[in-house]
Amino acid sequence: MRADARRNRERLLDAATELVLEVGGPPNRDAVAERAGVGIGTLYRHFPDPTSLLEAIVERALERTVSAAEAALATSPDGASALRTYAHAAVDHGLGAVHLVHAHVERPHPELRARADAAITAILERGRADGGLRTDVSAADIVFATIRFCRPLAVGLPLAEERAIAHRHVDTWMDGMKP
Amino acid sequence: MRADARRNRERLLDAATELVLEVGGPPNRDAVAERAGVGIGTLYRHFPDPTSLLEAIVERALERTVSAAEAALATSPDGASALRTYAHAAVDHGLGAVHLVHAHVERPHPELRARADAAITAILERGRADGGLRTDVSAADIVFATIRFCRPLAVGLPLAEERAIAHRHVDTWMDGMKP
DNA sequence: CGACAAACGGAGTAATATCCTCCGCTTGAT
DNA sequence: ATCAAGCGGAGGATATTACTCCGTTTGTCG
Repeated sequence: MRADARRNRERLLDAATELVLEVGGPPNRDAVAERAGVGIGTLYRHFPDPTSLLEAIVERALERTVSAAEAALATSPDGASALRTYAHAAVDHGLGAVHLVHAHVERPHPELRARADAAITAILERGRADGGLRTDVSAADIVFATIRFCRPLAVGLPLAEERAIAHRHVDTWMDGMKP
Repeated sequence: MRADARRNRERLLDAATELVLEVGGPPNRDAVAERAGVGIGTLYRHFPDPTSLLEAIVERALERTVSAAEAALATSPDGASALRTYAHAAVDHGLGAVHLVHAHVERPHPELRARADAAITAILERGRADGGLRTDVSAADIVFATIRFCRPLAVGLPLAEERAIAHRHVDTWMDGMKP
């Protein structure tokens, strides 16, 4: 793959993610190309059918989030701090991508979802063992909470502000996750 | 206003709210009429321009939520329980309406927003006075949190399940709202 | 109970938004 | 220096959504 092709692919994904956040749903493809600073033909070469672009957005965000969860598990001293690290990372990577899932992208990437479930389950178990997390929450609860944190509050709110508010909500939520 | 006209107006609002939740945005108007069991002409008679339907949805939800907040303030024994009552009511009334705000409905109903702010501020003050709520949250924080709870998690998730998950999140959040 | 105005229904057309192809030009790799 | 891989974007095809219109139905009130 030529260097300019790879660069344009990344630019398209960045632009599309921004626009998803702005319009609250699948973006207009002409707008994606314009935002990315490439021609519409380039978009169609990289993402020929309508769903492949959305799937790529979700895959990239999910991959980053899963990696963050695994890293949090490996480096955090206890379950609570691992969960906090994971949740903040999920906000950073998931804003603008997560709310395409199940609305416009079906059953995304089973192997990534399995890795996510495994990491979250391990984090909860660690927290149960060290007594730093309440024991009445399931991995599914964490997933749902994560989705909620990653949903934009209002179309038009700048990304930085969305992010800041979401991080504060994560902090409050973490206080409620302690026994 | 004739009785059937009033009835159809309510049905249209109910149907539109459901559809907003299902599609995650402004619904197709033909679909709204069909769901409500009325003709498309009836919809256009009640809501001639595209935004009036959305505004009516938001106004109704906001009105109900504000009333709930004021009632919670009047009847709850302390700030924390007032906040909890308000948040649960907001989920019940706001699901399917709140995420139209600022995306598709501009600056909704200043007088209702003012009443909401006043009620929330009073609830927080009560909580500060009786020591049942943490003091580092603002009324704006509560509004943002409320919006987040009212956003649908996934298109296609049944309303009952959306509601149940949201109520559980409110409970966890309330635990984090204590000092 | 009858008369009338208010309200209704929904087929069909207009308006709009979105998609996507195609081919001459440009650029990175070797 | 060569050339294949990649790019741009005007413009026609297609789907979607909006809305009007008028014959029919239904509440209301004397």
